[in-house]
Amino acid sequence: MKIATYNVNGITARLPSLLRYLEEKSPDVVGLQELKIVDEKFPALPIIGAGYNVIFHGQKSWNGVAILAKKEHELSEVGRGLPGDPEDVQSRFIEGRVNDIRVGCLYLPNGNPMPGPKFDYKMTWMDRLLTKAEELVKLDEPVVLLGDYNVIPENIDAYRPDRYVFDAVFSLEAKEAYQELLQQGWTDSIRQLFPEEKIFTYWDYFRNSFARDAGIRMDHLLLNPVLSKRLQTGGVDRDVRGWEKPSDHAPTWITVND
DNA sequence: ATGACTTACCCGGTAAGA
Repeated sequence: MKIATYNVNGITARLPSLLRYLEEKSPDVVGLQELKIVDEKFPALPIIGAGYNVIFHGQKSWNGVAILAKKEHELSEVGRGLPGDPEDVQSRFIEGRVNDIRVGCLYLPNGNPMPGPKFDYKMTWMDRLLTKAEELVKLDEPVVLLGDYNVIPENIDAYRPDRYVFDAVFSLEAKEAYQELLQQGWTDSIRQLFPEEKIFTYWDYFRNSFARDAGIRMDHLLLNPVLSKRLQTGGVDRDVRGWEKPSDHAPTWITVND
C-alpha cells in the first residue's frame, strides 16, 4: 500500500499534473493540500475517471485538503476541521479511513510573518493538532497523519538552515511543537527510513531553487506505533517538481505492508 | 527581514505563499 502527500498549490492549475501523477506513480492513497477551490467547483469527475474515490474539504482562494484512494479500496470520511476552535473557518484538516487505515490530512498554517497574528494562529493550530494527535496516536488501529506541516524539523532538513532563522517554518516554537508530536509516539517515516540523508520536499519558485536543489523538507507522513511496524520504504517524487507548471512541493510517499 | 515567481481573485493590481 503506497501512501502519499502532495501539496498541489491550486488544484485547478495543477489538474493536468495531478492526473499524470496518479497515472505514473499510482499511489493507493494520496492526501492533497492547498486546493484553493470551493467544494462546488472541486474537479471530482476527472479524479474519479482516473480510478480514484475522493473526499475533500475546500475553501475559496486558499487552503483546502482532500484524500484520494484507489477505487479498489474502501474510502470514507471520518470528519473535517480540526477540533478546538469553532471560530476557525480555514479548511486545513480532513480525516478519513481507507480500508483499516485512519488517514488524517493536514495543511498546517505557514505562520509568516513572525511575530504577528499569523504566527500566533500557527502556534494555536499546532496546540490543537497536538490534542487531536494525542487521541489518534493511542488508537489500536493504524493511523497516518500526513500533509504539509510547514515545519522544517531539523538543520538537516534545509539546504541552508541559516536562511530560515527568521522564518516561521523554522522557528523554535514550531520545531518544539513538532518534537512534541514525535514524543507522543509518532514516527517521522521518511526520517526513520533515511536517518542521515538530506531530503527535500519543497523548492520555491524563486532564484531557480529546484535546479540548485535549494530545498527544504516540510511534507511529512507521521505514523502511530501500530502502523509504523508496517513501514517498508518511501521517498520523494522529485521528478514531478520538474514537470511543466509544477507545484512548488513534490509528492512524498511511503509504502506499508497490507 | 526585501526581491524573485506563481496562483487566485475579477479582469490589473492585490494578497498570499514560505
